[in-house]
Amino acid sequence: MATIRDVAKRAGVSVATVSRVLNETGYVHADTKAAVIKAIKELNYKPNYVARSLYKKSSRLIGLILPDITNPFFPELARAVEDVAHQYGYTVVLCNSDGDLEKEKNYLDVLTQNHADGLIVTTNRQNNMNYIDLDIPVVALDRTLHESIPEVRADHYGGGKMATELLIQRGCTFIAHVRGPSQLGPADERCRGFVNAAEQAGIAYHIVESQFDIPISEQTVSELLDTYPQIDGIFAGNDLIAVAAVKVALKRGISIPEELQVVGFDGIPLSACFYPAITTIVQPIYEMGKWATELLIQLITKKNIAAKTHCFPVKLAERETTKRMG
Amino acid sequence: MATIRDVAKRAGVSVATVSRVLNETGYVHADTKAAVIKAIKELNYKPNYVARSLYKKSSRLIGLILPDITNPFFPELARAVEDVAHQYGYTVVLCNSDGDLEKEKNYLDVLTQNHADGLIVTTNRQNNMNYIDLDIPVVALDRTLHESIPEVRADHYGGGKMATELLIQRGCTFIAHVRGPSQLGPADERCRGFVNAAEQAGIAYHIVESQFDIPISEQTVSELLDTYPQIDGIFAGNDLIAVAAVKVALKRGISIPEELQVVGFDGIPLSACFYPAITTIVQPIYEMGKWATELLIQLITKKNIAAKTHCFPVKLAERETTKRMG
DNA sequence: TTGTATGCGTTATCAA
DNA sequence: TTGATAACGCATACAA
Repeated sequence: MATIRDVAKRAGVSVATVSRVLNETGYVHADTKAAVIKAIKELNYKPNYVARSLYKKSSRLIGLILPDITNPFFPELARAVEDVAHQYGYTVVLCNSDGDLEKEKNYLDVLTQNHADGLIVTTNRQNNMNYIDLDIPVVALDRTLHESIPEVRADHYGGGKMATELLIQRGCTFIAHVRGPSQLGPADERCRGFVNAAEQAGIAYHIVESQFDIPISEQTVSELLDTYPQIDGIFAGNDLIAVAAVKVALKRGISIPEELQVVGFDGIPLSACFYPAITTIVQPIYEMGKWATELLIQLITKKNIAAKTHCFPVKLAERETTKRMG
Repeated sequence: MATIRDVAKRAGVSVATVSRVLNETGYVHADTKAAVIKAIKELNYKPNYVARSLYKKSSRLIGLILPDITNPFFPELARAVEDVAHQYGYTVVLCNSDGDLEKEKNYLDVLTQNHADGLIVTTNRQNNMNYIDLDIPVVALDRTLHESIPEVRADHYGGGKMATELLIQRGCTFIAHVRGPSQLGPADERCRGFVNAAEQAGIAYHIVESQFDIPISEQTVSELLDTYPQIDGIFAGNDLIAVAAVKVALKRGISIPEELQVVGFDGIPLSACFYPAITTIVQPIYEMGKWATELLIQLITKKNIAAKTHCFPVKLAERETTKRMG
């Protein structure tokens, strides 16, 4: 590996001059510049980012902390983050925290000690003290970390309402919400949206709690349908729960959407390729990841900007688990 | 941020001594050691990994280059790589190359300039010169890069045979293989396995090429069934193609598995949660990622070990798109 | 317009 | 058993 010193020697100049042409800082004569560039080419010189980081106290590394890349919600988010980061010359470090505070703390240390320039966090715990006073910018994605930390999120409440209203409008008479885990912000808000819409319409409803997991939700839905066979509409807390609901119904010979209508949430790829394709409330996942990363990079570069929380609208994707009208 | 110098000052020793207790290298008196540790605690000192990397010319960074984390095959692989890396104190940099050689080269530069210690590559091109002579170890995952680069892969040929033999054994009389793109090693081998098994059984068969993509494959399968309505068994090049095949058949009112049996490949989560659940040839994805990472770390630490290619056996997961016997 | 010298925070060599 | 000090490769004051 050639160093800046090798280049300087070969070009017959000092390292300072080489550095100047490298960073386009300060004056340098056209001829010397050409000589330096020639030497760089000949030696195939590439600056050592580690040395640069040491001096600059900035590594152009961004940490992406998420619970589990294996969860189908996250790959698209990760892709967006990585795309934007790379575009701005940043590099993404992948961290699967499993929502484990200890593990998170550990990643945080590694990231800090590597002088990461910023963090995008999608974690499960609220009021997570790990992230305040961190002296690098942090953006919370799809989660609330702390009031001091800007968030990029979707309108879960509005989405919950929208889903519920669709079920009602499509003629359901007894609707259920199989909600995600309590204490998870988005699950709570979706539930609130459901309740609000149901109350407002004066429709009979029931709520049951599950996990964002297909097998567990199959069990939950199964019990739900045993207890309330009159249910003709389900708003699932997310697409995984929706898939579980559809499978359970189909296995019981309940026809979808004729006898039971189902609406999911998230708009993960699975929802579209499932058969029947699942009607769902789509979050603009890629856009959210993109926005979060752009915001983070702004925070990194011009520390003075006001970091504002941003809420994305959601969109209904009507597919085959609800009745098509008209 | 406290530095080693601050610690030294506070403990009343030299930086060399602090370094010694930090790295447990060289002798240091129990009392001084205690004093140093006390100072470290008090200052909440954390070593600066960037400085360490500069001196050691090793950053404990591992690059993971894959086409697209959004492709459902990769999250589990990425998870495995990250788990193992983290366990050994390495940090994973995520790179989506889209199979674009230019982009890959770019990532490679960034990684190299950051002194990454090794690379795990899952790319599409064979004989990719980007990776030879790279002076850091590289492991190819699920792909062949170059004869000089160790691979971790699954037995695609055997799996193709296995899938085909299952269809035959389950009573199919005219089978088709909707294969993945030619020039993609695994797709070729699965196809060879198909041909071999079909020839050996003397069964009527047909092969058509598609992409590892659901919408495109729906089109392909649709045309296939138009042309050869007598097909009663399909070996899909991967699970995405299998999903497409099942959907097309179901939409046409062809019952599965009674009239048409389908076998996929890969064992991605989607295959199991689809309804009907898809019979498939399961690759041990997590295990492969784990093995590749452990191999890479061995290559990083003891450069002298012989880097050997490793082929994992695949396993049949019989589910609902083939006829259950007895 | 260019060069010298210093520091970024470590580790490791050599003396003491 | 410990301490001074020279690297690691780069960027930047400051001089020239």
